[in-house]
Amino acid sequence: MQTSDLIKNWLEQLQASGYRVTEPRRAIVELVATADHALSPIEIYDSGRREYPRLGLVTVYRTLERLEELGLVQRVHSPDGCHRYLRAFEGHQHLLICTRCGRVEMFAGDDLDPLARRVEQATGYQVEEHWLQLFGVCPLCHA
Amino acid sequence: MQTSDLIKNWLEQLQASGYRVTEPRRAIVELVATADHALSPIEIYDSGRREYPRLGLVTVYRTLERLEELGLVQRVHSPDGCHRYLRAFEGHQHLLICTRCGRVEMFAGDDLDPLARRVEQATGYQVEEHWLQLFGVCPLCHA
DNA sequence: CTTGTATTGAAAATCATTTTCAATTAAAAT
DNA sequence: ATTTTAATTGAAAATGATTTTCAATACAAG
Ligand SMILES: [Mn+2]
Ligand SMILES: [Mn+2]
Ligand SMILES: [Zn+2]
Ligand SMILES: [Zn+2]
Repeated sequence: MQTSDLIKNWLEQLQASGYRVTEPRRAIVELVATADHALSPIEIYDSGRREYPRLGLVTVYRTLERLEELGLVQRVHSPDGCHRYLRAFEGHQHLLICTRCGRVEMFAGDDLDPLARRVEQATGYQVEEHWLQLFGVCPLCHA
Repeated sequence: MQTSDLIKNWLEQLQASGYRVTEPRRAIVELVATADHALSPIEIYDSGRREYPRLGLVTVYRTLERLEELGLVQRVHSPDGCHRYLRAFEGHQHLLICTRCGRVEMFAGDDLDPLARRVEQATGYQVEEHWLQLFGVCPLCHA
């Protein structure tokens, strides 16, 4: 899908879910849908204001909340506790984050189900969710 | 090891590393070394003040920093971004956290190396670290 | 175009964490 | 035991991320 189509698609999904398509939301969606790395709310705010100067940081937070609800973006947890937001990809995916530049790659194919089942057996817990992130250095940062 | 020995051991390790053994540190170590679930700084502060009423929250943060440096406690990352602290166990361990009551279990035996190597091949990244947490409901919370 | 309501953003509030700094205290040196 | 000295402490203020409040605004339905 073209990025322009992706943007249009996200806006349609917002509308189809009963939300309104507004200028600030347009600016935020444009940024997040086309970004190649995970963005922090402040980054989105700063870049977004170039497109739509009256944008408020509160609206950034609120819009990201909506987009997360709709499964269009996913939260990236940083070791320091802050959050970044990234376009959600299809299927079951996890993240590989460059500790130098913040670039993010997705990967699939982890099969944690056997592990989860073994842990359930051992502990009596009912495992509901798992959280897996890899950290490393991207090829571009090897120089 | 008995819990009293564990406490003594931690205090000795602090001293051996050139740190002083103080009343506030004693109170914090007592709590964290014997806790059965991950504690937040505020929880440690509140409980700690019963033992040593002049305890300051700043000291809780600073002491946890020291204990983490020494490898005695480990940080637990919550979905909301806040941190809790838990006695560090031996060897390569991961966490299973009860989403209801906060109880924490450790588990070992994940073999993520094949996955990490496959992802390295696919992306060109050099994987340095992984971060795995399971979330679920503990047996006691099934009622 | 009018209307009703979702949405917005400025400002203030909240919450976790860090910094500053003068007073205190543990432990090494007398 | 007393002195000395640097590490440690905690109150208060600063910081940074996120949330709440609320009156003004703008989308989209009619
Ligand atoms: Mn997975
Ligand atoms: Mn592991
Ligand atoms: Zn990089
Ligand atoms: Zn539980």
